[in-house]
Amino acid sequence: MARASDTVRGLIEKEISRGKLRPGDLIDEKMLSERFQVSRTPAREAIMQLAATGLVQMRPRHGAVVSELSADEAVAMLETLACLESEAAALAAQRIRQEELDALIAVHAESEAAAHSHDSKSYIECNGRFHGLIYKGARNTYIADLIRQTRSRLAYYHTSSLYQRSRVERSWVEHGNVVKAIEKGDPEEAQAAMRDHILSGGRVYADLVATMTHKKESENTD
Amino acid sequence: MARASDTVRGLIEKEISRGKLRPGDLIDEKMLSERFQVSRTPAREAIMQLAATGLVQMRPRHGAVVSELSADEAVAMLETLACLESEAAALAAQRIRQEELDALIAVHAESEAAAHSHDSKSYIECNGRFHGLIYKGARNTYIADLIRQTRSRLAYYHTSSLYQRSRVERSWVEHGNVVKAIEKGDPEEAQAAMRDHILSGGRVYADLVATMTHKKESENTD
DNA sequence: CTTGGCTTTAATGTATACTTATATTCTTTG
DNA sequence: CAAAGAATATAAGTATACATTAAAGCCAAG
Repeated sequence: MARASDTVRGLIEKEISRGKLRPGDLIDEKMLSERFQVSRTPAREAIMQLAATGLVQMRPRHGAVVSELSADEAVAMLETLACLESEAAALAAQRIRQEELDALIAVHAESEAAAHSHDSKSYIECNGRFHGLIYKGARNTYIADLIRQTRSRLAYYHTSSLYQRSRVERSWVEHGNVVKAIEKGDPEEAQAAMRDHILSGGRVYADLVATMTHKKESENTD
Repeated sequence: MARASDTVRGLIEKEISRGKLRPGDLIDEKMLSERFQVSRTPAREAIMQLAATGLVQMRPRHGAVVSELSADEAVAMLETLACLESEAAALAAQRIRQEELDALIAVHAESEAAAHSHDSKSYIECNGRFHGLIYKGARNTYIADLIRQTRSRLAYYHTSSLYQRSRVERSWVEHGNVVKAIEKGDPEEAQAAMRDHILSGGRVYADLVATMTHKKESENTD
């Protein structure tokens, strides 16, 4: 990253994904430039890049805020994410290489301990590698990019599901179904298994909306 | 569009979609600022926004070019487009409202004449409205945005298929299958019909690669 | 006391000046 | 004559100054 604007963009992204900057928070150009010791120009450029991807919203003459999602929008994104992830799984079932499949099975085995001991932190790390291997096996970098883009926009509303004790074990079982289907080389089954995993049988929708209302309440109490 | 950078961004987008700016073409900040009578700042900001969406590529200190696609990337995008469009069709089959369905049927009827007389220009216009109505019926603005984003990036390589005489009639028949499935409220059938339409039974892949090599050759002869 | 309008202020948007890095060209040396 | 290196030029990246607009605060009038 040679340009200051890219550095700043990365830092803002990180702060949003970590929840340090929350939806609705104002992103002031001057504040950014002071915090990161650059002039307003690269700070502003960073904001505009993020606005182009939808992570922040800019209204002319009114500054930028971290994008807030309505329940409808969040559901739409989750629906789309399920579509993309399940397609990636279907592709992976057809295209994954032996060594990638071995790695996938290994990660799944490695995550078993974390799942059974409800160790969310370790499990989340494994989960990231698990899905990453599927994107790689799918041999479609574009769909992987869209998935990452969508996940980053949902992050604030969608993160916490793996912090629920019951979800970790359920997730591991669902992962197992995906692995099985990919191992068989069955794209339809992999697709169905992944869709079920992302939506967790529909419960994730309810979680999402519940989380949104909860977080909105906690904002009011600030 | 209150900001000059938004105006410039729109103009560049239009020039790219119309083929006036072609993949690989350099986008010079100074040239832009002179052509559109603005300073370098908004010109540069326009470029950065487009770079964030992937339509142009910026390499630090080396300026920006309209993104070129390798065959692999183009195939990946088409694959993803098929996934998104077919999902939108499935959703529309479940959610479309009566008046939207009426409009869809009307557009399909209207396009029949254009299809049979091989009037590509009229048909392409109808085609746009047809797909737009499906996005609307799908009640998922996010997936519609991703589709539009993907189409804009594929535009240069993917446009011309409806200028082939045989494709127009085939497209109309495929549209008919989609309409039928949506009318029945059958999401699986709508999904399959739309996937088949986007890929036209696999021929579009071949077309895409052929078009790419052809256009690359014509660039060399400039 | 409240409301409407004006004034001031602060932040966005734009222009331009300045810095830095890269590429090209010219010169020098082998 | 060729190749390598230095110098210059050009364009990207950054900083800052200026313009413009919206928002907030204040004053006056009803």
